[in-house]
Amino acid sequence: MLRDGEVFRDDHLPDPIVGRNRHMNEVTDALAPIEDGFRAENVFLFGPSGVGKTTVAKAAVRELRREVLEVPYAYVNCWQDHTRNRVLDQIARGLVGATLPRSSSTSRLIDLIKSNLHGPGVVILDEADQLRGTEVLYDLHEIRGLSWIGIANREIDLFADLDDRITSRISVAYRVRFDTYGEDTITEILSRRARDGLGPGAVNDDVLARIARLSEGDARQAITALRVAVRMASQEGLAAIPERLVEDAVRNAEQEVRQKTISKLNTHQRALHEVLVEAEGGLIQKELYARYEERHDDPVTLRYLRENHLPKLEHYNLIEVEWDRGTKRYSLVGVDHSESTPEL
DNA sequence: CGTCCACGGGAATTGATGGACT
DNA sequence: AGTCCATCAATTCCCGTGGACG
Repeated sequence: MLRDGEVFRDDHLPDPIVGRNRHMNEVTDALAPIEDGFRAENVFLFGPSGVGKTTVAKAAVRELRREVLEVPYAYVNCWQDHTRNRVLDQIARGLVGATLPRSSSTSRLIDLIKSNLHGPGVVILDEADQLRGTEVLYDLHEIRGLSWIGIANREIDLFADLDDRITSRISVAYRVRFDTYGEDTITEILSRRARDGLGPGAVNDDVLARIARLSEGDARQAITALRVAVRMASQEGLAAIPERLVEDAVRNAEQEVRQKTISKLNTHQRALHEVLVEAEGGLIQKELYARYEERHDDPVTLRYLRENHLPKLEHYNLIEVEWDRGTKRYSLVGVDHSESTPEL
């Protein structure tokens, strides 16, 4: 049944992309000056997860490189590389193909990029709301020819803590909002993936529409669910996905994504997660910290937890936070305490 | 009010790394 | 080879602010 598994990977970049024509046009417009050898306009993309922001950004750069060969570009995920130095390091590697020793000073990196970039270049700053400081945006502005595509969940002010006189010199010409996909668009996306990656007749439209409905506008979840459904059907020796498997597939896909996330947590985040697994109904911050501190043999301070690990768990959609008259309550996401799951 | 909980600015410390100087 | 200094990231420490509540 499965012909090409690559189609279902997270990093698969479809060609062409589905259901985001307007967004694509905005981004390609912003990049258009590069075709004449000029610096592009900066773009800012925002919207919830799983709605194609990263895909559009990457696809727009791909389009550009079809027009203008070898435009240098770099992709930076600011969740992993959120300091000024790391961002510039990534850019130096991606943009000018620099092979660097383990660490280089910030000014050295800037010089390196400047002296190796001749003409326009593009940087994708994914998860840009995770940048520690925004100083790096100023650095990028200082590099002739360089422009960026910023991506974030919410429409944030990237320049909030920059000087006004600096801000006035940096512009974001395009702000593109991504709304949640409709069911029909998700169905269309799934249909393309099925066509490209599965044997003929492996799924029918009803199955795809059903997956789309249960995935609540999140394309990533939907695609994962389809992949899980394929696997489940294959294990039963079937050549097509029966409709009865869909609900379980969607549920398993959620579980699979969650499990994968948990496996990537560090010891502090894991300790927090474990504490919350055991705590029914959630905990207030102070309690949570007290129990974390007991469980971990080298605990970090509450301050650090609050600034780093807790927001991260929240971003991974593992925990949720709720204000309750001056105190915060942390609890696990997607765990239904009201219902005990029977074995098998 | 006083207390509890939580937020967050800002300075300080620690530790790794790498380059310059001797 | 040995010492010293700069840079940077990670983490902690100190402390003032503010809301909710009794």
